[in-house]
Amino acid sequence: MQVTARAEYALRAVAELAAEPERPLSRNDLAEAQGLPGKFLESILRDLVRDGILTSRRGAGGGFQLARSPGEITLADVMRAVDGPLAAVRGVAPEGVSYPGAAQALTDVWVAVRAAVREILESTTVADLVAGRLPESVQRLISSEDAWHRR
Amino acid sequence: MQVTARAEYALRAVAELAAEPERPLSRNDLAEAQGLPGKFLESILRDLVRDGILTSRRGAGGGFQLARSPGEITLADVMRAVDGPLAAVRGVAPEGVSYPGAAQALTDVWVAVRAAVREILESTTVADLVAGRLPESVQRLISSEDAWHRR
DNA sequence: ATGAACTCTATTAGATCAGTAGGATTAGTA
DNA sequence: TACTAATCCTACTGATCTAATAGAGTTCAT
Repeated sequence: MQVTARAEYALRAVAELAAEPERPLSRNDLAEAQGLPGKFLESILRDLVRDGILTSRRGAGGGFQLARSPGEITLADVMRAVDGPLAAVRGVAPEGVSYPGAAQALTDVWVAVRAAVREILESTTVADLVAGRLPESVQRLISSEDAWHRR
Repeated sequence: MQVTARAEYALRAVAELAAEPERPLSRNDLAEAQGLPGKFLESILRDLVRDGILTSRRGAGGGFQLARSPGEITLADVMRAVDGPLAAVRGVAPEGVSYPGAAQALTDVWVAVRAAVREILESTTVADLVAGRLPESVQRLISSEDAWHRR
């Protein structure tokens, strides 16, 4: 259950774009604002354009902008654009795996894990992220003290 | 958010051991019962012994057994034994990352994701798994029809 | 003694991850 | 028209991880 650098960088760039909706921001603007490696970020931005999360304009004064309003882009949309499906078991979707004998119920566990992750990442929009006001159900998860403690 | 083969194989082996508590099962018994590669499983079993999830006995008639009762081993215990921490961002624990500017609240999102995953994997025991009776909170997550549908 | 079984070290082929290099193309501006 | 800013595209690299195998050593019951 590792979050990749691609996913993280994508979300940081998108947050920055949501905070500056007036003008396009260039790859370098974004890289500097968030301290990200420019060329690597570039390939991430292209994924986001391909998936219709961003629009781009070439040439002088060009750059990237959100294709929809920040309230209509979920964190799941962004992560799937750069990394593919949110959750998988050995590369296969949870409902696609099955087990013999004693381990049969394991499929249900994987489905539950994916559902839990979806609940967070599909209910939280980029607008929520930049406003720092996460949905009620997400707030509840982080309000417990030991959500912040390493196990 | 990929579940590795190690984690999956570990849980399948542990489930099998919980279903046959009387006698030790050998690496080959387990590999055959679940259709897993024997030598690879071996290194996974050693991780589980090292972390005190299993006990082992060498020699003829030896094999592996659960070190505690199945109701006292959570799925999280097993997964952490073979893969390390359940959730991380670029290899760092969620509470250890921080972001400038517009992306500040991203830390909260990662903490929420980890908390959600923990809630499932720490509340479900190996006994629940083999009985096919997952905790109430986990059942709720998979009862929705579209938890089973690819997005 | 024999053989069944775990323990341990090493190795490997392939994939993925994070990141870089460099040129081609597009577009605004002087 | 030239210049420059910017995206687009292809290719490549080094490091790490993943899944798996090989083979020798050790323990123990019979």
